[in-house]
Amino acid sequence: MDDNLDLVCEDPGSHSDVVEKVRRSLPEDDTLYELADLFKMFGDSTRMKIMFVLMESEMCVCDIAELLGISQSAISHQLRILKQSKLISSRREGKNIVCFLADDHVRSIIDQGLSHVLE
Amino acid sequence: MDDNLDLVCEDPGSHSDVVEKVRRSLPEDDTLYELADLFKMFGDSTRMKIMFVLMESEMCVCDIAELLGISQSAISHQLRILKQSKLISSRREGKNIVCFLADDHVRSIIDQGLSHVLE
DNA sequence: CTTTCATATGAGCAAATGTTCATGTGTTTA
DNA sequence: TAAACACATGAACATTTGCTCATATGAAAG
Repeated sequence: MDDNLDLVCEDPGSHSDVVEKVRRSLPEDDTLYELADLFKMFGDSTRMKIMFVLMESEMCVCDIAELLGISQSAISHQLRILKQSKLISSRREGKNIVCFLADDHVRSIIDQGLSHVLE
Repeated sequence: MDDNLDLVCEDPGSHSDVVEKVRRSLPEDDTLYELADLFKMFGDSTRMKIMFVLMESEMCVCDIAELLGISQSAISHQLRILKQSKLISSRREGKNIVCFLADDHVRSIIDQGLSHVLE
């Protein structure tokens, strides 16, 4: 018989110990959601391009749009999202809004991704 | 007057030089899409949880589902996606399919994300 | 060989996402 | 002050995404 309360896979043995141990090692749910939300920012090619551009130089919205060949509106929507995630900041400079990376983690995260993609 | 061919923002000066320089520094489009697709894998909390679990220990599908309290079907669908992205591999072991991280970059990418999230 | 357990998979659906289009806000310049 | 420019934003729409439900596959145990 099998009176294992924490019945897993019908397996008679070792599994549940490991499962319990791993369960306790997991981060808080909040942390997991925050993490996923963070990576979501890097998971869209438009946002990715914006961040790549800003890794090279701060730049106004209009230049970003022109450089990437994406509509000003689309860029602006994405910038809003990136700002909400604290990845990008901006300042006004005359008529322009100059955007720049707000966090050095952006660079290290993208670099880690690149080293995976480039074999 | 303004005979700047690469007219940007109506700006009379320095912008376009920088824009051109940055444009040349951008990765290939293919690379950008691959990168975004990679990060997309980390941008869902279910997949995030799966990877966290597998960072601690390899584990069969059924245990992962049980541990996370997510349906076997949902886990299985996500595992398929993660395998396509070469982030996870698996081997058969009797009745079970044991899953494990296929790439050490997973750890470093998640760690970079964590250090952002945890201030 | 039939059943059972572990996993995979397709269809269907609801929610989230990203774009465009039209228009609003704010700043500079004529 | 009016026009022009830079940017933001809301609504509408098409796509993508992730889940559930039902069912298929495949190994193992009886």
